[in-house]
Amino acid sequence: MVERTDALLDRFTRYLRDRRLPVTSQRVLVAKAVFASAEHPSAESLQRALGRRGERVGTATVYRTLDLLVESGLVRQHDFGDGFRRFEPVSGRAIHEHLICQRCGRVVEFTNDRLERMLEIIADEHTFLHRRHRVEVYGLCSDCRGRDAAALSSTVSR
Amino acid sequence: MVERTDALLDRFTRYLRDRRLPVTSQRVLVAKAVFASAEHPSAESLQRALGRRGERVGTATVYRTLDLLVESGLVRQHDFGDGFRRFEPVSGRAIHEHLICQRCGRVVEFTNDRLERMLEIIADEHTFLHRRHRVEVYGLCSDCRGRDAAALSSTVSR
DNA sequence: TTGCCTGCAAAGTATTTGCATAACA
DNA sequence: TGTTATGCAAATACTTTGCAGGCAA
Repeated sequence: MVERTDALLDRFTRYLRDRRLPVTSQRVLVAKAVFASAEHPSAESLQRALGRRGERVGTATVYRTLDLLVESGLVRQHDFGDGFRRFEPVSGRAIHEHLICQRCGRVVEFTNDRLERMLEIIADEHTFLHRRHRVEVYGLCSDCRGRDAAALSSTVSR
Repeated sequence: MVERTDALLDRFTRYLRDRRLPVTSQRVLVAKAVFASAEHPSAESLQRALGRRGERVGTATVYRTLDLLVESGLVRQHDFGDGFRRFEPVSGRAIHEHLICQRCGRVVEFTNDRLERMLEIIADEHTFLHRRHRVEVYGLCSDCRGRDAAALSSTVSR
């Protein structure tokens, strides 16, 4: 976990140095916060997480650093439709997509090679150069599914 | 084209009546505008389209009507990452996904049954109840791909 | 008539930008 | 020392909300 964070941080500082950009303490802090997060944090949640540890970083800086991280390819950007962006370190893991519970907001990841290949072929068939894609499945997770079924059986109609 | 619009409008007015909601002229205007659009209009483009025809509808009403249309299931909502929502009538067509050109913004639709089925199976494997999904492939359309290749060959490096 | 709708303007939310100051290389 | 970053606050862009007056059923 920590080694993954360190490795990614290393790649980020190298990315900055390569283009003569200063490696500031704020950039390192924000990068660390994203790399260490297991969830899919928002800009605000990252800033709050830092604040809780007594590390004060301005909002604009958080956003600007996240842009850099996305540009560097070390962080993926998502929009699950809650009105704000979410971020996620690429880490060494395979490309994966998301299942999103519309009830509790839980996000579960899944990988499927056949799916990935299929999308590249589809792009090709439409003379598109495939660069990236986004697959999101919305529904109910098992917990919420059970809760809904229970609520349903306690009522006669509707 | 017009018949499709009429059929959808009919379903929308029925939807409203079913829940005792007034069928106002503004609602009909907004609904017609969405149903008749071939593209993936935004709230603002719909309002402007109406304005051009001399039909003045308030911004809030446009948004409120679009919400109703989405709720009714007659309109699909998208977020292609340009900072605003886009809308699209479901019409009678099959479910389809989108290829989005990152250069010119062109959106091409495609359908693929195998893909649709695969996503339902994946949801099931993760004990999720599949409700809907979104698949977006980002890349370059053939036109922009050609333009990029031309630009590349006219320069030696970079 | 009654309840829901409409338009306006103000508020809200996430994100971006301008600018004086501060930190990195 | 010269860039480039930072933080603050103001600006932005889309969308939502509050409210007084106006229609649909």
